[in-house]
Amino acid sequence: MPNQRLNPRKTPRQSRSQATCAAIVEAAARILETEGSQKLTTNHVAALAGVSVGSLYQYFPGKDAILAELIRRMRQDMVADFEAAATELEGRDIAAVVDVLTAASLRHHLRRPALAQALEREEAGIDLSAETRSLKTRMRDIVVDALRVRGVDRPERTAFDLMALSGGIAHAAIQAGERDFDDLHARLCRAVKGYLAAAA
Amino acid sequence: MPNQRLNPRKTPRQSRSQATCAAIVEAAARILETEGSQKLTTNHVAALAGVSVGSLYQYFPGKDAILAELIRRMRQDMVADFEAAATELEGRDIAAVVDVLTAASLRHHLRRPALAQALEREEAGIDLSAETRSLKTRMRDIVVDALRVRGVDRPERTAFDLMALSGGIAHAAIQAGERDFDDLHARLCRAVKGYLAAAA
Amino acid sequence: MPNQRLNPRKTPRQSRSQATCAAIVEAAARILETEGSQKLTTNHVAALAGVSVGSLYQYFPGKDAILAELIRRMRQDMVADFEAAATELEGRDIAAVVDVLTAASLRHHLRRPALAQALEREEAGIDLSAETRSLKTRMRDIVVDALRVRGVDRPERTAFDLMALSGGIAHAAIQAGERDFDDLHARLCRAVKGYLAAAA
Amino acid sequence: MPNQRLNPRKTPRQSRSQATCAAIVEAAARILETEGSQKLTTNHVAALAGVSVGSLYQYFPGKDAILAELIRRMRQDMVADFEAAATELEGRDIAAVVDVLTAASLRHHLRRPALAQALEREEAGIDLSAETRSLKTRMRDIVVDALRVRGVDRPERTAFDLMALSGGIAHAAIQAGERDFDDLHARLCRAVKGYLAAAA
DNA sequence: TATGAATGAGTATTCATTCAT
DNA sequence: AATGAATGAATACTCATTCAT
Repeated sequence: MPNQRLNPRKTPRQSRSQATCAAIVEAAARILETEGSQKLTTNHVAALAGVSVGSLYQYFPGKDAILAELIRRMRQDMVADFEAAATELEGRDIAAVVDVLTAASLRHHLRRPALAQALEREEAGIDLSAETRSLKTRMRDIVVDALRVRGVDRPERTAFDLMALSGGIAHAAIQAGERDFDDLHARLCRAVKGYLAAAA
Repeated sequence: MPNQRLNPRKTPRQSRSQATCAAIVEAAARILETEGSQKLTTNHVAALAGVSVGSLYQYFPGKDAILAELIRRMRQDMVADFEAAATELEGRDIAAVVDVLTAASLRHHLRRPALAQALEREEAGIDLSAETRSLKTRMRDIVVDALRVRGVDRPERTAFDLMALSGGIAHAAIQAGERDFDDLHARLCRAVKGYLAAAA
Repeated sequence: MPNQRLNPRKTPRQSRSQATCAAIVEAAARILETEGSQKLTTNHVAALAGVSVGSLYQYFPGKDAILAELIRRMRQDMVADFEAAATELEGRDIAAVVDVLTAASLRHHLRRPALAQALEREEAGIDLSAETRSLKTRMRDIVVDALRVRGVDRPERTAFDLMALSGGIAHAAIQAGERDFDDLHARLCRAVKGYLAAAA
Repeated sequence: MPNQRLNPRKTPRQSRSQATCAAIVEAAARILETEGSQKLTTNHVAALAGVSVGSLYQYFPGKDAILAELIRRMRQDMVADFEAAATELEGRDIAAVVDVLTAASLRHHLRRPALAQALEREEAGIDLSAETRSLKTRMRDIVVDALRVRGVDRPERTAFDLMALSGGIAHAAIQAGERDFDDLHARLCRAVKGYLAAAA
């Protein structure tokens, strides 16, 4: 049974409401990025968003719901990126697939590195909404399909490993403060292609 | 200036004190493993360790110090494993190095998977003691040296990437509930060797 | 000085306004009956009444005013019932008076038992409007007069006691879930008549 | 299933703890007596008790638990009084029973009238502990037995009515500010004896 | 040294009320 | 007149830390 206290309370139609809601989410993101998750308190989020606590609770049933929303958006963006990449890749070979998908993965991690990191840490601690879980499934399926179509053996497990490798490199790079996209991308491609070659 | 409040208060010589200290640390570990970090409260740790809160504060200046000690021990164990592996590897080729070091890395993650995961999450949130930081450096150096000695190009960056790949696979595997050491080890070796082959 | 914040803001002449006002009062009544006084919030009342909070505040200066109005209406109904009974009783003997007035009292309590109970509880917590207080006085006077006219000794105190006995039986019966009007009425009459006989 | 959050957290053995616990309960009683139930907040209780909120929560899991404890004590005292009365009454006639039990009931209500009133109001709003419920049962049984032994017809229902009559008189008297025990007792006895006589 | 009672700042959350639209 | 978004004071409750015994 999905936790109702993780879904937003209302999806505001009026522009004033939308602005409030967006301000809350963005404030939460900034706090996670710059102050850490222990400073993510409802009062602090509201203050940084320039809103009253009361307003925060109009839109979110609790602190975790804001976190859940942030994660949902992150996953949603990522799925959109992956889907765009998959479409673009139709008819191209496996090397192109690796180039494009690893690029998408890295881009995602490097856009707001501290935020991506923080959200990944928090993701383990709350039970996600059904929607967010389905987004994760869809993301994996995109990779699996891209591999299967190109005749890669054991596509599920391979997809799992490729995403794990990407995540590992991205995680370590962010932690170490590396931000050179091209360099990281080259190294990540090398690892993934090496893995695929060894598997064959 | 390293945070003094992260070091244990006294290094107890008497066995009773040592036992108390160990009980506290182990209680904290068990809570992280089975109840999650939000349940890691000083009162709860003390109760599970069978001591009073007062005693806990005799040995540790605060909650984070317990966490820091847990992390220090984890890193210490890991360094010991790596050092043993490095010694054992003297005179053997790069393939053996990869086999043995990835095995050590995986073993570390799978011994108490939930704990390893939790500690990695917490590591980001507290500033570590100088000692712990030096342990992390030493671990990296062991790998760097093992690579350099065998003529691997750009040993620092390669070591960094290899550890990142290991960490990524281990992390994803634990998250997904995979516990088959041999299978994981084979896949990880494949990725690492593929990476090294591609680099050459 | 009576609390101005307990009187309705305007006595609406237009039928639409009257309907809105009635809807608010009835919504509050239903909440008290079925959800308890802690769920009696202005937002909830407004929602159940099908109006906005803003409108609610057009008609009532605050939450307590709604409660006060509910109490006033209850007392008003009761006075009307008692006055009708008193008129009907002209020329009849004391036994008839007891029969009819106890019946009126019980009917009042049993019409909406949960509501009557809740309002009696709330009555203690807010200071009533002058009008409501005068309604309570009038009710008592009706009983006092009915007794005095028929030569009952110490009519004030006797009226007080008779109403207390009625209230006690009604309260206990509702609490215990008894709803058999005739049975309760018989027992209550017995108590009251016994009291009067003993007084003589 | 009884609500665990209504039972005290620990029954303190040390005298310091006992004093703290007693201070909390007494402070809550005084607030109910003099300020009303809406002022019964945990912070306020703690402040009046001269204790920190933290201490309050050491002994009680929440606000309602304090209320529940207050009610339990009231019922406990009442049962003790009734039991003493019942013992004292052995071998005496029904008139003595009425005299003594009504006296006990009135004494209970008049000892701290505002408190008794407030607790009775609150009793409806929380689900009592099993112990408190059994106290109420026992109280009723004492009266039932006293009546049955003396050959009163339908002892259960009669006991119910007699207690309802007592409660009604006591309630109304307190509300009206009457404190003359003897006068009230005489009137209450008259009502009860009248009821019993009419029943025969 | 060990204990655990006491502390109180800090956090989540609600709800009566206002006011711009 | 009506709406409902916004407000923020008030409230329940937790938990790291201290200190008298």
